[in-house]
Amino acid sequence: MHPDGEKRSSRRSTRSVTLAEVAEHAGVSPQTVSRAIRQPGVVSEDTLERVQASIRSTGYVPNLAASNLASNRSRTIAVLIPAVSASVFAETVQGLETVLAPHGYHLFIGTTEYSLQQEEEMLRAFLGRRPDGIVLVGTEHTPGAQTLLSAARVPVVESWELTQHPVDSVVGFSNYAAMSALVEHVHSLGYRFPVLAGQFSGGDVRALRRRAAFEDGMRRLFPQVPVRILDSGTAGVSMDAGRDLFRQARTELPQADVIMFSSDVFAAGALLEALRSGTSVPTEIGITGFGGFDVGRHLVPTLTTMLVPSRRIGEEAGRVLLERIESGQKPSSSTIVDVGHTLVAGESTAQQ
Amino acid sequence: MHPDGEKRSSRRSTRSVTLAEVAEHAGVSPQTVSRAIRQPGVVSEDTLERVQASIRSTGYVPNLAASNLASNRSRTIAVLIPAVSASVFAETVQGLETVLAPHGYHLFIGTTEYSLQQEEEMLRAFLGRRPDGIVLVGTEHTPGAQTLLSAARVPVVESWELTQHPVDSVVGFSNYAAMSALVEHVHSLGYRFPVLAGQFSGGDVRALRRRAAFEDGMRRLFPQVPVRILDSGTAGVSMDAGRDLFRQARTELPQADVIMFSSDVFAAGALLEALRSGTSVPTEIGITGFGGFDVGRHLVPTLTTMLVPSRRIGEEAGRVLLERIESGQKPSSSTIVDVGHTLVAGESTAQQ
DNA sequence: TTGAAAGCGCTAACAC
DNA sequence: GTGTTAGCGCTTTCAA
Repeated sequence: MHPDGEKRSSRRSTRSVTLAEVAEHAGVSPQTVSRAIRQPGVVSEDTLERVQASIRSTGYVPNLAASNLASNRSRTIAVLIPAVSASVFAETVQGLETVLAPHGYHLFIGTTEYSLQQEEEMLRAFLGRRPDGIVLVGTEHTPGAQTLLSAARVPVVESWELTQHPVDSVVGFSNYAAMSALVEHVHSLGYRFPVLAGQFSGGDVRALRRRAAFEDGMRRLFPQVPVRILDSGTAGVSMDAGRDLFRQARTELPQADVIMFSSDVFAAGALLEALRSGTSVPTEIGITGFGGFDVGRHLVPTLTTMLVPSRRIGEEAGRVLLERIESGQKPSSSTIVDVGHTLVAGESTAQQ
Repeated sequence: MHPDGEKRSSRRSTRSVTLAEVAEHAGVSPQTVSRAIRQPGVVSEDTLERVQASIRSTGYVPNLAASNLASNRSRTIAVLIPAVSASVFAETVQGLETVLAPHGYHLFIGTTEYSLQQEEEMLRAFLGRRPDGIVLVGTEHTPGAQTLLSAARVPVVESWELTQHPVDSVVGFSNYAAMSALVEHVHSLGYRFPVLAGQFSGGDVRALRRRAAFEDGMRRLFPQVPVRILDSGTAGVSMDAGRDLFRQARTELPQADVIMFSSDVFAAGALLEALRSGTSVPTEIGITGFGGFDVGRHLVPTLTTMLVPSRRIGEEAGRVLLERIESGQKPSSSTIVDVGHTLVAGESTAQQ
């Protein structure tokens, strides 16, 4: 049937259809098939139809690794997040995908478990895929990672924090400003002894920023009050840990009239622990969270918290990437997008 | 310095270091560098050190696209899930990553939004990356997807459901059996009029299995009782929708003494709606969930539910893939892993 | 509008 | 243990 069908090399271990085979089938050159796929407008209607028919009948699926190698574009975005299952980051990933998938970009997801060292390692591994863009959480990275990022020569978007000097671009909000606003809110409600509870030794840099904001806010607005912070250690961010923190705060710091948690997950656990133990919120003690865990809105009482637009962070990051990739990715000016934060005054705090 | 440094083609648009450059730097052949990286044991210690030094000083990062093309292995796994932000699937992804990342496999994540049509499209797009394995949620796929899957000639793991005739392998549990067990539990508690509430028109095939189990269970155990089902339509799986379903059930089906929700998210919303509206659970009405949303454990009352090991599904799927990939992926026998399900008798139901 | 030639950066196969 | 040769399947460049 096909005269030179046997000249196939023995190296080919897959039996997948190649561009050349489609070309042969359609009676055109490989080049024409390639064009028919990528720039259908530039091929004559006649040829186009013939090629498309051949693609269908052969079941051709383009090999993107070959395309990548030849064109030096992978249509791939590397995404490094602390954890997939931490819900808030999952929202960001969803936002990224929503924006990028329609443009043919696929997402490589890697998790760093809040470790900068692991971030560097994953980054190194991912760079081998030659991604067209990189999304990171946070603005702090190891020196090694910094070097890798500049050497990669692709758009980089840092997220979930803000800085005046991003590696390239940054999409996020100021954890410091957000927490400051929350402290001010608590102050304006007339609370007299706020304490902070959360996880500050697990490597989460953004939690440390919030803690700094708490400390500064205390010194500024509650100068007479000692700054008290409860650290859950490395137990992880869970509702269980939140319940423990709540009990600990009630026992060790009975003077406190409001407990500010570094995360909504902790706060939700605390609120339910209060409910279970018969502690009335906000009458006996006030509770605030941080982050916008959906459950907070539904709890009884509803949770006072700082809402973070996690999904929008992903969407904006996707847009910034697209723009920089399409525009020939000049690393001239860095884009800084502040997605802001929203105070939600729930029922878990009240005017004193 | 380097005699033939100028023979570089103009096509090279990246300035990234290549294997050949490392080889030149180290004074060995490219092949030796390749071996030093992939099979360090087979290279002499002397050479190995020299090569490693060159890699470091040049900042070489292997181009995996080229490697993929030459070796016909991408060290890539395609993962298609209904949604990233639906938490349960995020756990599965985390499980996959935990098992696969240490072996050098990276994950491509795509979301289908519970649409089989979109699953097929994403699958087609992902196959261009020539993944070494594919993970899908569910055992139902479009005919087109089925064709693509067999043509791909790589291990495929379906998940979150069980079937005797998987495309290749399957890791999951029987949604039907799990829901049946829950109906039996409710029956054994002495409830007289269970109703089912959830979303059954959003394309979630597994929810339909659970509904079928409910219907069959009702006919078997509650033959006198009409089978009543509340469908939230296409509102999406949210706590808000759960609250609506709860109110609707109380109004339209006052005879019901237990509401069985198709998902823990709905049930959690319902439980909090009950709390807010002063309806006592389980005294006035019983509530059950499905899935193992972590919040259920902490609610007051705690939620009666069917726990699904979502993370373990990912881990097992990862193991099955690894085994099949390493073993030369003979599609001879299909592996079927039942991860089971666990009934959690919470406080939201009680002996009648 | 189409085709021919060359090469992207790596690895398989085979020699030495 | 190391090097040479010949591709993997595609796109770029240039010519027709």
